[in-house]
Amino acid sequence: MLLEDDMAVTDVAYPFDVSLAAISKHLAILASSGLISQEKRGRVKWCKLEPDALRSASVWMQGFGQFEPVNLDVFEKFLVSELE
Amino acid sequence: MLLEDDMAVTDVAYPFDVSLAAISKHLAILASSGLISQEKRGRVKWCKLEPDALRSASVWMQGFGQFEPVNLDVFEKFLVSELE
DNA sequence: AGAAAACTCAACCGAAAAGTTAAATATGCG
DNA sequence: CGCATATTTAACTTTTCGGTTGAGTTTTCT
Repeated sequence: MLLEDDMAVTDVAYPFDVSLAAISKHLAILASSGLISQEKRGRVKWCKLEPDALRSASVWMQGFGQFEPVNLDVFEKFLVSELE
Repeated sequence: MLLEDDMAVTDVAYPFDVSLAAISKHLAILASSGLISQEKRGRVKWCKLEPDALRSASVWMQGFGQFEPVNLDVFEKFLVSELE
């Protein structure tokens, strides 16, 4: 399965063997958690991944269990170097 | 609440408003997931955080949503520089 | 206008998760 | 030994989760 930039709820549901309503619910939860964003244009609701939400979790995990707090500047440089 | 290096099951349970048995079960699950380690000395079972278990999740999150896969060598260098 | 498409809502269901209490198992101590 | 401490086990109850179905809303298409 390929993750498109923007997918309708129906598109996301297509490969799964569950009802559309189930996927709709699930996506609403993801949206309320900030992991995806949803924008309704016409009758279709477009869903987009929001990787930043995971990034902050990742940063938190980096800091977890360390005595010295993570240097966020260094971390951001790392991210920038990875993303470009 | 302060996270000590080593905590007995009772210590972990103290601030929570749930039974000791519940915490004991929960800690067993964390241990089986590798998120903590438990060592029994005498009648007390000492629990210690294992941040490495979170690291692989963190790495996965870094890669999530990026077009270019994460360069793990660079990521490891980042981690080493943070940890020393 | 009327039908189809895209989604959501509400009510419901079963299974898994997470909690409780009481008893059991070790270990440490005076 | 006998009692207190630390934790686990067992049986059970409650809550949450993830799903279903069918009806309802809004938008698009002809």
